[in-house]
This record gives sequence, C-alpha cells and structure tokens, in this order.
Amino acid sequence: MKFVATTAVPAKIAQRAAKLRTDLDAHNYRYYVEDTPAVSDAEYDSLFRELEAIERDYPALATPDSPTQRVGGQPATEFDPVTHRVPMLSLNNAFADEEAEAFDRRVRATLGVERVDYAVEPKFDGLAVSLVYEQGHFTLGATRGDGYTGENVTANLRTVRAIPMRLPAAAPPLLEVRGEVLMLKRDFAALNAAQGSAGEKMFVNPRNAAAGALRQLDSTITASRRLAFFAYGVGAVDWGDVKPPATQDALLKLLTALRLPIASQRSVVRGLEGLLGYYRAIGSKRDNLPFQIDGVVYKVNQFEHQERLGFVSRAPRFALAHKFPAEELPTEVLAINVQVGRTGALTPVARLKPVFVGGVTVVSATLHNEDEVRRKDVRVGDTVIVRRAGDVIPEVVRVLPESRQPNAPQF
DNA sequence: AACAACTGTCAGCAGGCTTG
DNA sequence: CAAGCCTGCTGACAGTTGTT
Repeated sequence: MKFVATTAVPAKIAQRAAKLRTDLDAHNYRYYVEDTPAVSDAEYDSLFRELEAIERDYPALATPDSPTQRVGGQPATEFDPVTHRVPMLSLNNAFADEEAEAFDRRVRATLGVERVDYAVEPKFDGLAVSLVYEQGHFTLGATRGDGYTGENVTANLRTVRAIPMRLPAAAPPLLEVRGEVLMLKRDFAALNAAQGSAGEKMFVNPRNAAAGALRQLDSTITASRRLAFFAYGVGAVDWGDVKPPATQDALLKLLTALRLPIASQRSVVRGLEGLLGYYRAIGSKRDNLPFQIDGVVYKVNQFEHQERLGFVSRAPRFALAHKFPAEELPTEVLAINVQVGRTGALTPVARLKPVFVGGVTVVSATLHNEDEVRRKDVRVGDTVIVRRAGDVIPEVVRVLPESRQPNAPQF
C-alpha cells in the first residue's frame, strides 16, 4: 500500500497556477479567434512550462482542463465510430448569383415573407467536426464522416488550442457544438517551412494538412500541427436553465459568450441585396483573411423560419453555400482512357499534363459532364481548360480551338 | 387533358490526399 | 499500393406543380 502525501499547496502557488491557466487560454483565444496574438510563441512556451513545473511539483493542482493536458497521450490504434445524435448534413451549393436569387425567392415564397433576414458567414475550407460538452466539460469530439456516423477524434481535438476544454458556468448542461477545424494560412506556411528544412514531406494545401493532422493516431503529432477551430452551429442541446436562442445570430452570440471561437467576419443581412453584397465584400477580402475559404454561407436567421423550411434529402432548405468561382487553367490532354465501373458503366477520363489548380495537382479529369464538353470534342494533344473549385471534381470545361492538331488521332 | 418544368431521392461514380 | 477519408456530380426515376 502506498500513501500519497496530500501536500498542502501554498495559496500563492495555487493563485499563480490559476493565473497561468487563464492567461494561456486568453492567449489562445487572441491568436485563433481575434487574430491578434499578444505574445510570441517563445513567451507562450515559457508560461506553459512554468505551469507544467507547478503541476509537477503540486499534482493536486493538475486538472484535466489545464492547457498542459492538451499535449496528447497514448497513440490509438484506430478511431471508434461515433453516431451523431443529430445528423451532420451538408449544404446545397450555388456558384452563380442567379442561384442565390432562386434560393431567396424560394425561401420568401415558402415563408410568405417580403424580405428575409439572413445570418451570413465565411465558408471555411476545413473539416466539419462535432464537439460535445457535458456539464461544461469537453467530453467527445468527432469527425463528420458520412453525416450520420463519424470517428471519435477526441484525443486529437483536445490538442487544438482554439477548442476550450471547459465552458463558463453559464453553459447549458449538454451542448454539441458544430464547427470547422482548419489550419491558418500562417501556420500552414510555418509547418511547410519546418517540414521542408527537416527534409520531411510538404503538404499541398492547408485543408489537407488539417485533415491529415486530425487523422493522426498519435495525438502528439496533432498537437504539433497547430489547428484552428471556428464554431458555426449546434447539434444536440439540452438548454437546461438557459433560454434557447431564437435566431442564428443570437446562437452565435451565445457561443461567443461561452468563449467558443466564432468567425469575426460573420454578419446579419437583409434580402437578396444583402446576400450578394456580403458575398462581394468577403470575396474582396478573401486573400487577406487568416484562413482559406471557398465561399460564404447564407442561413435564414429565424429558427422558427428554418423549421418551416425544413430539409430536403441531406441538405437544409434554409441554408445555401455560395461558392467563389472555380479556378480555371489550361493544360494538355496526354491521353484519353475509358474506365469501366463496377456496374459496367463506361466513363471517359482525360489524362492531363499535371497542372496546379484550385489547390491540388490535377492529372486527370472526367469527361462525363456532357453539359460542358462532349467527349468527342476532346482529342489527345488538345489544350483544354481545367476547372476545379473547392472540393469539386476536376472537369474539362472547354477546348481551346486554336490548339487543335489537324491530324490528331481520335481515341 | 396533355405536356413541360421543377423538385426530391437514391445509387453509383468520380478525384485527391493521407495513412498504414 | 490499397484502403479510407474527404468531397460533390450524374442520371434514372417518381412525384408535384405550372402552363397551354
């Protein structure tokens, strides 16, 4: 039998530990949420090590919510499946203004309202996750998966400094926060610089770097990758004594009060003019934002309106992702293959001279989209325009006529 | 009544990246 | 190098709504 001495902790030390914790949390918030870091990484590390030392000397002071507990533990062998209490659905997309107009028209028609208020926000280019807080404590973090079942990545998400381990006392007894994990542009650049000088593999874009970091079985690697997080909604909630918000705007204000990170670029606008105005405003700021986005999201602000609009298939009728135009670049067709699918479906695929477009290197593109180019129009040796937006599959958009070789072989 | 246009659902398929 | 993850498009079909 071993006795552990209940060492009395000097009040001064306990106060210092508490101060360090709130300071470290505040620095995290400034770095990831307000985008105005107050201290250098070195200063942060120094505070962090001081807290670690105190907790080592006085284990009674070590709490599971301490910033020092984020560093990650035992490597997992696999991720357990997590069934979402409320499915994590996707959004309908729009590229053209006319589609946004059609969205607004349909919403107004269904609601019988002249003008609709919309909560609007950037559409982050990251990975959707679910964070469950029970009695204010972060207890479960999961990926979106297929929308119904994701993976338990709690250990990895604990290392994300932008994610609070504990919410203020005013938090509802059960709160499932929905949001996006991503890597800030500056952290991506720093990571790749480090990977490069260490002779390690570089990452292609922040989104894939974030996705890879989140899927690490060893959470100590995740911890070194500096992921950010922004919340944009909730899933299952037991409000308890908290008055449930009536609008998306009020919900995000509530989450902000709970110290959850919310994108400062969000807004509330009125009518179609408001939507398109916001789309243009964010589009012009896009390059100066600290994170990558691939569009903006419109949500009908009133929850009562949202309920009346309901869902269609896997997407709500009260929300729309208005994406920025796809990047398009020319490249050369090296070959055309015909793939045979499992069911025997034949799909022509163009093998392309590699081109970096839309954040990835495209080497092949389907010729399946009859709207854009018919496959008989494309020949080996042609120069074609390849388009890729966000996560959309690369497409051959058109053939440059002047590139047509007179005797190019048909496939 | 006949037809067109649209809305919604589903299965199947697609590409790229990372991990193991 | 395969499997698993992410993502979203397409076409077939059915049902609904609108137009002539």
